[in-house]
Amino acid sequence: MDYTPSNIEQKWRDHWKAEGTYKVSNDSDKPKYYVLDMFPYPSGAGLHVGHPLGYIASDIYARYKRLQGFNVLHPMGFDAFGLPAEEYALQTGIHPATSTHENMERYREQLSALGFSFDWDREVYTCDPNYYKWTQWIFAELFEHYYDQTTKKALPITDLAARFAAEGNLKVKAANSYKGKFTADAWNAMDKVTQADTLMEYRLAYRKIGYVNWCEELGTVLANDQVKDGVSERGGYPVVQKAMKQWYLRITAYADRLLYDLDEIDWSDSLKTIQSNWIGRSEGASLFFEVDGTDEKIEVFTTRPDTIFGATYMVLAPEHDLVAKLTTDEQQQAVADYIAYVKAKSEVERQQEKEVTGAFIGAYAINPFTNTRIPIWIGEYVLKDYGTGAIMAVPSDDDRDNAFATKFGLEIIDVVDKSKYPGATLSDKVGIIKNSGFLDGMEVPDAITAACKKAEEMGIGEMHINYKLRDANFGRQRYWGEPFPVMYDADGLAHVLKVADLPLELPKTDDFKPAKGGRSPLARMEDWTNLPNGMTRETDVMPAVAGSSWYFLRYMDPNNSEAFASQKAINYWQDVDLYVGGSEHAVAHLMYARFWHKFLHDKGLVPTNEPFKKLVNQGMIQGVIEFIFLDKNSPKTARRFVSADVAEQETDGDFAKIPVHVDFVSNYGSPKSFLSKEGIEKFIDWRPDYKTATFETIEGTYQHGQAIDKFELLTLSEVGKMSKSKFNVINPDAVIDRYGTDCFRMYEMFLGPIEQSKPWDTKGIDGVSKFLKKYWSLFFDKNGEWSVSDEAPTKDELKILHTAIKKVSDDIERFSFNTCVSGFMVCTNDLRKWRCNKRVILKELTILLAPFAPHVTEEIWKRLGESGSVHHATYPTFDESHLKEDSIEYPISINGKKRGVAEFSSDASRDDIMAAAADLEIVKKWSEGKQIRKIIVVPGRMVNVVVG
RNA sequence: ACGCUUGUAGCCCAAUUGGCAGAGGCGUCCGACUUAGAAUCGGAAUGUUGUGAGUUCGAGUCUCACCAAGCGUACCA
Repeated sequence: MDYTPSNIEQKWRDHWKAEGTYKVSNDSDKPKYYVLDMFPYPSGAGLHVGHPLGYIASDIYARYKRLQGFNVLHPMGFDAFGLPAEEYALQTGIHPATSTHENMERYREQLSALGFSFDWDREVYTCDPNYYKWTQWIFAELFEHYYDQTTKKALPITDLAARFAAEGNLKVKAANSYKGKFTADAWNAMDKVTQADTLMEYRLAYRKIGYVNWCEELGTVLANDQVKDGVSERGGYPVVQKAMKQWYLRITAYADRLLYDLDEIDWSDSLKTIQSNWIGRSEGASLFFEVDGTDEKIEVFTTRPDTIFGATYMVLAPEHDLVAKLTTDEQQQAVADYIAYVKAKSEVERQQEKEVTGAFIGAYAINPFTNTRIPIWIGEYVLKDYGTGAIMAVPSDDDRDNAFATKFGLEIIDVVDKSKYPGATLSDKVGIIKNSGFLDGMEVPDAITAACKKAEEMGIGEMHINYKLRDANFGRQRYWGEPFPVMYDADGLAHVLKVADLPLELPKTDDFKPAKGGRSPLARMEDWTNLPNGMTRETDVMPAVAGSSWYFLRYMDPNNSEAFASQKAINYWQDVDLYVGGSEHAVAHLMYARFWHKFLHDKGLVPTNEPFKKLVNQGMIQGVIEFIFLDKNSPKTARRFVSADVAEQETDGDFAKIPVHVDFVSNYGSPKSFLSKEGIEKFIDWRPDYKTATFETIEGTYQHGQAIDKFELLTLSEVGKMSKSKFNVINPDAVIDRYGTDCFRMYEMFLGPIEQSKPWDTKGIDGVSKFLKKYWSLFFDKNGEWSVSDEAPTKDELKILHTAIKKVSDDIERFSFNTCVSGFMVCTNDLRKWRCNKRVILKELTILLAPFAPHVTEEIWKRLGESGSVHHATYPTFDESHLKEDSIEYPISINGKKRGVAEFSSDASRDDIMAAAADLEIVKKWSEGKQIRKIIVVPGRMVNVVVG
């Protein structure tokens, strides 16, 4: 009987679903294991062959752990809020809820066709009110807490208010954005609004003025990637930076813990590096400079307080609060012009700008160490959100300051002698200080310490640790997201909803366009916004990262209406043992999830400090983009396309690379890919504009309808992201139809190491398909009749099996799934050589293979007459004794070069072999006339004799 | 510009603590079966491990420099 996947795969999937084979209980005596995939955004395009890579790997691991006797939580859900559904709604009028639910249904179908062992009863999706009730609740809790830097944990904001009333904020060490100091009396004398505004600067969820990309013509706020070259991608209208009051999360409070706790978790070094770079901790000093002739002080952050004698001017970010206050009358116009120039640029554009720009504001500061007057400038190279938004500029020892000073003719004083350190760059922070009064002659690190100490004595500064990490904007002026559980009273003070009033459901509307003034569409819904008690609702919604910051906890207890998850469930499942997902989430999602988890941990609601113990980033499966060349100078009515080789020859030609749908291309992905005559006809059908075009190769020219035998227009193949816009999306359905799900799963694993990105190609899939057929044929005789023997296995057969058990188990443990597949191939090839059909052997092999090929193994399991599911069987135990050989052949090297071999008993000790080695013929021959200086023996491996 | 990752046969890739460079697959070639092809089975070939140095008895593996590709970050004071 032949192996026919279509006859068995759907049957078993239906069976598993009916039997609840993959249902997971929270009540179990077994040890727990939690395997999590990053849940997908259900996009309208559906799954392509790249998506399942990580899911297959995690499914194999989950099944492996289950067979080993763990109670495995392996859920799936959807990250269902987000911009694309809303954009789609704007174009088509289809409500985001409708399209999202349709897309989720399609995803569920596609995912189940891949045979995953998800417990779908635990599905969560972020746009479900029963889910986002708790997203809103966590936000409200963040609002109700501040971060205490003494105990290093979040505490209730009411405690802080009580402390302010008792002792002011002088002794309070807490994460905040409040600059001032006040006593208890001063606090108690404040009015209600001032007190509330002050507390706001301490809350973990808080409101402040932030900047957004505002497009007046479109009447909307745009994301950074919707802005190209300072204008909106759609329409090409101007985009400016607009200040708006928005919600922020104080993630910076957790910066230190987010950085240092990376040591606790098993993530790749590259991922840890990305996170730690993002957090960007830097040690330095915070220093105050007085502004000449005023009471104002400018605070700067510097990592080089040792160079302060070389600080010849200051630069403020154009948005700095003091700019308006300090600008002199003469400079008003110049400053206003410059700010207008800066504002007209998007954040992205501003960062790409290489030209040095700035303006003098007319005021002077006093360098506290030299007591000289130094001019104050504004310049866009100083960022409003980093440090204090102001710098002391030391043109001698900072490249950017140097460029600025050179352009505007500002003074440069050389303060570090680097002659002792040839080749050192400025970032090396080395040299001997000069021209710097009491610091002269010191090495840089000593001078940094000395300068800090002096600043502290003078009361003008102190040691300070600064982070690149910023409190990210948590508000979106959009529709398709979680509404904030926030109301404002008549004084404009924010109040969060109590848990009993949650969820605050997203109101239904068909009008998704943003409202006036850059506010969200919700602002237009006055019935919803204005409450009977006179309060008004917040109309922004949360970003997509909100719902994904805690979903892994919800899977533990997905239907709980009393809490985000019961303490019993959380204490049982603890944390995620293995998390698999793409590296595109290396920063935002993983940082926020860790932050929220730590906050919940501080509140005693989760037992672990980190949510994801081990993390594996799967690589991306790329697509090949196929291009043909369009002669830009050809007339619109007779477009001229040329093949890749013609375009290469015509070096003076002006060609546009036009991507063509990969379905039209022959030899897709190979260097000799081409469009045949049929391919060109398909292309013309697809792009009717080109009906009159000519297609030219070195050998001839083709035009639509022309009678020609053979025509090959070479295409250019480039590896790139698989994307709808590149017309290179490969859907798994066709592959599965042809080869079956088990084959597809194993082939994706076989492509290469899981963490590596690689282009999709089906060249090798026949090899995997052949393997499955061979595995199947082990159970059948020449005539295709079922034939399994109950005889005892031979020593050789046991050796083959146990080699495979060891190989596959070890490789699963280190996530090397590609080598597992080859291990299976070796095993079946070897068993076939012995014509092995022993039940004992084949049954164990079947269990071993079950995580990879769940359908065919289940079918065989049934045919073997076993009860229950193979996926609940017991994993085979490895027995070393089956691998043992009587003797081992050792390579004999002389001076590191292999010169022969010799056989030794596998029991022989290092000393035995060393003693015997000197007498070997080969050794005698090569050491003739020389002395044996050393014999190196690695038992079981090799012998090396050093002569000379 | 910096950081991280990768570079092994025509191609995809193995080689886990430094120990005989090759497990597996694709492709190629030869043979068997066959009228023929497909499928299947048996067999074979292929190397300066990106380049150059260093450490070592021994380097694909460790160190340094360089080259190439991929990813990430990017005026971070």
